[in-house]
Amino acid sequence: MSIREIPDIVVGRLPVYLRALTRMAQDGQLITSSKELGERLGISSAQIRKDLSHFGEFGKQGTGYQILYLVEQLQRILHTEAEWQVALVGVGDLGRALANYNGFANRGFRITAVFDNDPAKVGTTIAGMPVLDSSQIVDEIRARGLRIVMLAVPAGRAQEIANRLVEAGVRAILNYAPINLTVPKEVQVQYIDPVIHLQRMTFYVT
Amino acid sequence: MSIREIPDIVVGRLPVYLRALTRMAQDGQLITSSKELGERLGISSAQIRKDLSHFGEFGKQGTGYQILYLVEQLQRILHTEAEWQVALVGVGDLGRALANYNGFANRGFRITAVFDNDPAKVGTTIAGMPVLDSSQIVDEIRARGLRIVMLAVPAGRAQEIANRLVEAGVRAILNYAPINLTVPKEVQVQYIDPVIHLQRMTFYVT
DNA sequence: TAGATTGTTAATCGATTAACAATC
DNA sequence: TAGATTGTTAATCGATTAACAATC
Repeated sequence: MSIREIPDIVVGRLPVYLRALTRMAQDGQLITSSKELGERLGISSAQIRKDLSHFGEFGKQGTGYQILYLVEQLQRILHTEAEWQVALVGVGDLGRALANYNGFANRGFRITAVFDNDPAKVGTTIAGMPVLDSSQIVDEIRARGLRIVMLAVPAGRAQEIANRLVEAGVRAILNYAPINLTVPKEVQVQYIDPVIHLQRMTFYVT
Repeated sequence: MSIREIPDIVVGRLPVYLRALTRMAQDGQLITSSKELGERLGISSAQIRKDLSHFGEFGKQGTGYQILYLVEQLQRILHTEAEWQVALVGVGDLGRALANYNGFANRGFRITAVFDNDPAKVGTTIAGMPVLDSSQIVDEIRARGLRIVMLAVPAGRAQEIANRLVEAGVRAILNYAPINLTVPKEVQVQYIDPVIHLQRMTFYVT
């Protein structure tokens, strides 16, 4: 297999596979098959095998996949064997919840810097970290070499801050503000907006 | 246009169009084109016109789309003209942030019931609502006729609660627990897991 | 061996896009 | 009228699936 372009849609499924496999491992399961994993995820077994085949051969005919081995391989493929340090901008209710969320650590991420522009919050401590002033975003992110940021500020401020994150060399932004960001194409953006998901569902609910 | 099946992927883009159009309207803009909207969203103009064509004709040649009219139509299509009452299960940090989030109201949703199984939380007030005991989920949701639930409980409890939500007649679950739920096919499920999005991005970040 | 399951090929299916007549 | 943009068709592109040889 040569240096082939991996479809985005395939990349998008890998973390879902990883999450399900990790859970199986936690439950003490050692081996699974594309059939079993597919049934659990509502995906065809052929699709799982095809997706994995973009990256190598990880299974054994007649047997299936060693879960721990496949987990390792997916972590390597997704670049999450080592822990990423992540900055958080915006310490409202949501930002606070993210800072305190303990589900990041064992999946490859750790929030190590938090920013807010509210003078009443700057200098206080959240999840053991001092809240830094948003004016220091560029300097601090550069100094710490951070590449990934979670953005939990109001919609009206998101684009302006995104611009500064790009300036600081950030490569990936997880945007919780309900607004589309414009960034250079080498910067990854993912969106989390619960209303989008709710509206997707209400289409089908009468 | 007859009773044709609308592709899921099309339905998934409509809320994104709606969000962008709503923002344009807030900015005082009256008219837009598929070209302008597409550029803002990073989508081709042809795709936007094709998507909308599943539901009717909303534009005018040479001119484009009346933003307010298109917003109304999308709200109608997505079934969000009237406000949906939503239940929230799980009042940890995240649940609390959701209960206090003021971005739901003007987009068609309102949390009107909150549940938790922690005796220390039951009976307290969150965002003006009493925290109800999780043991009452089925009865309360049935009594109030709720159809949509946000699930913000630990992964280990999510499937069990989902089962009870299904029993209570819930039709749509927005699941924040990092685990795949198994539900009957007539029940909609959407997932929000920040780590999935982060891992999708780190694939591209070296 | 018999049964199970992989990785891969080719066929099918579905989504996106280019192009353009219609028309504002 | 000239320019712009829609809605739609047909072509292209890409993703999913069925099927099966290989083999554990």
